[in-house]
Amino acid sequence: MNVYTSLIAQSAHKKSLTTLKAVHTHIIKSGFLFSFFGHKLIDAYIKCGIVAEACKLFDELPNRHIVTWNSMISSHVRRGKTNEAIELYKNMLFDGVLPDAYTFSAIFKAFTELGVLRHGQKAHGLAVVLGFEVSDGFVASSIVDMYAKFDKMEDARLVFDRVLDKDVVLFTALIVGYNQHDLDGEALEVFEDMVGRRIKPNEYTLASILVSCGNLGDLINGKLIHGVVVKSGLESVVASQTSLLTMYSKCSLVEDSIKVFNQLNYASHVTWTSFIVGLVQNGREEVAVSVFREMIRCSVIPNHFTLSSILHACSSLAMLEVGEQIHAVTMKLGVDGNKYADAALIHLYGKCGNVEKARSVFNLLTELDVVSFNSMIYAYAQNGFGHEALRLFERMKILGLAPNGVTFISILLACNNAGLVEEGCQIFAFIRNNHNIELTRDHFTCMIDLLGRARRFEEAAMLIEEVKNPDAILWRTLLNACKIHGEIEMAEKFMAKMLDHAPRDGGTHILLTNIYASSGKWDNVIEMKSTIRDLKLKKSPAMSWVDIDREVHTFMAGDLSHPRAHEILEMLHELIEKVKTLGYNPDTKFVLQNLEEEKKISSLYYHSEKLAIAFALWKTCSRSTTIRIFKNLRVCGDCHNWIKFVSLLTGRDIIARDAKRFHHFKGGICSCKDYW
DNA sequence: CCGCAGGTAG
Repeated sequence: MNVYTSLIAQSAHKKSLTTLKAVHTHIIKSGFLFSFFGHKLIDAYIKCGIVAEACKLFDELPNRHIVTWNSMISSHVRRGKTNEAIELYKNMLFDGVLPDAYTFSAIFKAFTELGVLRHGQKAHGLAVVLGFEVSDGFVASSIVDMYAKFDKMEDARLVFDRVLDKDVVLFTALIVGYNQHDLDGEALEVFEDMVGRRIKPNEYTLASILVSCGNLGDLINGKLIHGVVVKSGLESVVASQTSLLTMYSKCSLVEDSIKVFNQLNYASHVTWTSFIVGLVQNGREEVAVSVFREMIRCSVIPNHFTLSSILHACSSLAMLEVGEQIHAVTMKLGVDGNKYADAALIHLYGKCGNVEKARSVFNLLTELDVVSFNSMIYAYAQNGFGHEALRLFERMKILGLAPNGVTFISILLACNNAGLVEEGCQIFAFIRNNHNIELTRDHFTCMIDLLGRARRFEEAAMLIEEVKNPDAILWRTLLNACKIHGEIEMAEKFMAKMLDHAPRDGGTHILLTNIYASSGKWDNVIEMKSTIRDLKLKKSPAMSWVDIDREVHTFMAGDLSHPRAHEILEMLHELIEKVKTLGYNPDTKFVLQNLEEEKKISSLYYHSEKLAIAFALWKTCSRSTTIRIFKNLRVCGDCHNWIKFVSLLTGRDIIARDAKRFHHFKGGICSCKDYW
């Protein structure tokens, strides 16, 4: 008999199915009591991964011991056969066998995965009655985990508090729960409590708490815990490393996260992804793209997390071609259909001015939710397709999808960018009367822009008064409207108020300078410039770029350092002379320096957007494709006019994305209808 | 037998 026992144990240990089967057959032939070896055989079959055979034996077993029930239940849970596990649990209760700590920890996991809170609560009740809740760390941890996953953090906390002898896992379960519900402060408190009780955190605890530090931007604790990771010898654990990366990048210490990444000897796909996400969130998109390429070279397969993040990097830099390649990768890997990836694709095409492609991604969506609608409405909005945005909004309502605050930001932006003033006012009135939507500063900013467009300055100013914490952008929006309509006195009227609110805002000062410059008040310009100097405010230099054949060419005003500067200038002069015959007149009111007229004209000619377009036309003169250029600031009035003429002259469509919106130039007309 | 690390629309 002992020979059988040890042979079964051996085959289970070595996972040798052949031995196991041989022993099994031998036992049956010898006529030994099956009930004696039954549970050992079941355990062995489970360990060898042959659950079907284990099930068969289990059904034949006459008196089933709790241990065997548990082996069966937990093997089902491990293999994701949650329903079978619960079925067994029910049969077990029906047979009059009382669950023990092992049963409970397995079954709570099953209820959690199946999303049946009620059953979980019932089992919890039984665990309380049987005294497992407060006395067994395993049971308590799985109950805490269950409540956390059902978003019942208060219940999780109650269970946690009742446990007499709290261990690492119990603490960790609660910390993880808080972390995943954005209750990072609570997570840190519990962590400190744990450390105070001299319970040593392990790799799971540290991985989670580091992310909480990152979310809180708590670098002091983050670094402290980094030290704990090192001291605990957990530095080489992948999850610790990943969390360290995340913590540093969420605290904006992107250099430190790069350092951590470079010291890794192994990176999982999650580590790669976290690193990429951190780079994108810290504005290091180019680096993110090259890290992504490196990841592919290392044969690590990206998933929807990775792809949506890298697509956002492409959007920010308007790298349309790279984005299209990643779109192809997304389809190849079957990640299209994931809502994050699809939203990122719509965002990409929207941000690159390719509304048709954004729409085609949108049309292929199988599950339409508020985010996908918002993404598409925003893509329309920023490209000036106001009516399309409103139509989509209607469709959303027909489908019974409730719009949220972001929907209305996009809708107001759509009205604004398409000059649909009345529609915008109506929508705004609707939002005010709809108490489900929280009005934010962004809604007001859109609205002020919209009213400014219609020269309704007083109304706009009154709206600002309603905002609790008006920011500089709000005032700048109003001032910009004054600037566009040439209302210098109006602008001066608002100026004092604005500087009260934002005395040190660089953008505001620069806008004021520009307003003075455009009306020729050079004394005021000089005054403003010295204020800007005194306040040590920096103006970001105007820059335009264009992506041709996957290569980005950047231009600054008057900057002739491009290797093809000669060809560019030739092209530029030719374009200027030709469009002059069509009616283009350089408008020096857009030159914001006090120069002689002739110098003003030549300074206009070398604006960065003109250089970028001349280059693009020279480089692609044999094609008829759309030209896409990008500018970090707003496009200048003279350039805007010039580009309209160039689109008429060359018959090429030109799309310009500036800091605020898109301009689609076609046949001498711009989609912004000359308001931006 | 419990617990861990990535991403949304502005």
